Amino acid sequence: MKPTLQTVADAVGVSRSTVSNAYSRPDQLSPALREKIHEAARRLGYPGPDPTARSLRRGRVGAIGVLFTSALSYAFTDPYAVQFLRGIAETAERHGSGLLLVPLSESEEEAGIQAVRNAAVDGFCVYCVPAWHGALDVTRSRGLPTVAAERPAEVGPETMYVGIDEVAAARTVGGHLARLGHRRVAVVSDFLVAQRRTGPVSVADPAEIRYDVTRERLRGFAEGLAEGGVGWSDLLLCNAGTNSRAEGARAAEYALDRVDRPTAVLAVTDLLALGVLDALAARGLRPGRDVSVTGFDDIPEATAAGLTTIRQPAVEKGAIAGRLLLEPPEDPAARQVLLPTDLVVRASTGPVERK
Amino acid sequence: MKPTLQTVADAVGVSRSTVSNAYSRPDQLSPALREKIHEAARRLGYPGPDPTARSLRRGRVGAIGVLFTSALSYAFTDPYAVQFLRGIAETAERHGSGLLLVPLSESEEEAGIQAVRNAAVDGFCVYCVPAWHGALDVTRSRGLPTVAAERPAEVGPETMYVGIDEVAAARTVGGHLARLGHRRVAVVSDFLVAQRRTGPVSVADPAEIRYDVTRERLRGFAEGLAEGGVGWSDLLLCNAGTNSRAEGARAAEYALDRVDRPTAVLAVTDLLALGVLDALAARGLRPGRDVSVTGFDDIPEATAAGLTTIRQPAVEKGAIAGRLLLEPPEDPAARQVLLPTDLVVRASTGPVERK
DNA sequence: TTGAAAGCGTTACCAT
DNA sequence: ATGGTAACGCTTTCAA
Repeated sequence: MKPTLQTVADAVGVSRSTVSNAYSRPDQLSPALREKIHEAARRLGYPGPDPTARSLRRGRVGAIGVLFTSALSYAFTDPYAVQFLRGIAETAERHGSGLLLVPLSESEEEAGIQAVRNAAVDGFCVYCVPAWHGALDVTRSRGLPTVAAERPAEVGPETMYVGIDEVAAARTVGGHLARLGHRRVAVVSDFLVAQRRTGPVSVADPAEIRYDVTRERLRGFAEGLAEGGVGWSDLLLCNAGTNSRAEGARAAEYALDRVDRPTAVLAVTDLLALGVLDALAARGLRPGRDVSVTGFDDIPEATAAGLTTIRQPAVEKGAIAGRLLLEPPEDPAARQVLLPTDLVVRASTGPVERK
Repeated sequence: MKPTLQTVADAVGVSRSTVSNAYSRPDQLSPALREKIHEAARRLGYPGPDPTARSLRRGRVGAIGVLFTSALSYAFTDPYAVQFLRGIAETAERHGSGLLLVPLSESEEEAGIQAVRNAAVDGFCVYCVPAWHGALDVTRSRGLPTVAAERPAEVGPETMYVGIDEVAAARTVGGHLARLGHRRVAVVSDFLVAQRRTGPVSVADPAEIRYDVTRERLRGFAEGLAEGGVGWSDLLLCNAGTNSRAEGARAAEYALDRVDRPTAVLAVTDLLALGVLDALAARGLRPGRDVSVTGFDDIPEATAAGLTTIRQPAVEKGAIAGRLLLEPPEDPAARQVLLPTDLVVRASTGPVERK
């Protein structure tokens, strides 16, 4: 029989409350008694209050749930995701909280939803989960504090998020390329269409794109490029099945192998952009000379690759998400955080070569 | 007031048990009633049984805890760790269990220990936590099934672990280099000394190394190299502050910039070895010709880098760890698993150039 | 400083 | 097929 609070209380000859206090509010009893209790606990092999029972009573668990799409396997392949997670882990660590990973596989949506239902956590962080995912209904109905890792399309006064101004950031990319003279432009992005296939797609209007971040970034690209007279319908859209380097390369092929090859390829993430650079290399094309390439996020690898990109503070973003959950600010306005971004120009972009 | 089982029961006019059954044992009641209950739950905004209360009652939480050293920040940057995590996640997922990451910060040990105390889990997986960490006392006293991700120094009949024969594997690396004629040899490793600093260190005897895995691997390196007459004291030891590519490069500098530059550098992980290769590249040295380099783990990146290394089945290791926790074998012997390893020889090692 | 009593929201068991 | 009752192990008033 496993020892409980009661066991210890009986052994010492005090009440449960006193033993409980010995653990949770040491200042509430005499040092002598406290020591006596701890000694008895050691002797009896009592490991301290049961976490589950304590959580039930206190109404606090000491863990936060992180929701992300895709298998865990892929979750960590994106350095940006890793950095974000690291930020949130650091905050959790300071609070003595754990991180409950909740993968939402696409193939088994119901399993993911169940996982969210059963998650014993004090709050949720929603990382890159499309707005239409059923799991979000559950997080809502559970009524726990929830923070999104990007600005949601619909923001109520209660909504917590930490994000960036996607449109504005993307606009600087578009503008940069427009000023360099680029007029034939391709975009490599995941989530352009509902299906997870890699290849060229046509989208009549950015508003049709369901996934928030993708939509906003593409909007921004278009707005910036408009400076050079490039319209939405001029863009060559290449969908990537997943946000991965390999699919970035595959998607880019459709643009690079055309006779009227684009002079610039805008990727919606750095990971995809690295793939685009791979595709360039495979064709002997020089980034920034033959074809300009841009990314988004500024992951560590971007520096070595000389990738022009948008820098956003990923670790800090995670840290803030954690803080929003663990130390919610009084002021509602402070619960909606927009982080600054910078356009980092490196060698992967350059002026269009005059013929 | 948040709705509970009772709320729903009252609304429908049935007992709590029935509502509970509607969720946990749907076959125990008529489809009609079940639907009626679910409908009422939806209407009242009842999110389903409270996970904490359910855990308390059932005596099972549905989550396993993974203990990480402060490296959590770094944990995700090591592809080997990611693969291991993936393996354990796959098993957990099959069992409908979650993965609770418990970060153990080095700076705030007490916070980590608290986190372990409070972790609502059914078992622990201890990943790369040094044997002297206080959190391990807690896992022990909690009496939950615990599996180590490597063979611990002290193994009782109860101890569960899944590891490899570190010494034997490392010995094959040492022997390989010895036979290639290498006599001036450096080792790049983390945890050689207690402090987290990067640079050359001296360690009188491998037994002094406190961190198990490091100690065993170095022992193996030395045993293998002894074939060529290289003794422990001949080794040039370079400590890396963290297990990361960057620190691997920094640590290697101390070896590569010497006048009597070593002809071989043995790294204790692939991540460090990639760093060593970076340092070589920065100096225009050719791996396998000017300097031989070896790693350990065989992460995916090792292939492209042409790194000679020890392959160990990382995903499988994680999967087995998960299985040990979630479906403990009857036979105690089966709870201690040693996985096979292979020496994978690639281009980063070669014979010493004759002068 | 210590103790008694009242739950926290479930589920398991045994009746009906 | 459904309901009543008793835990699960703890914390938290409140009173002594």
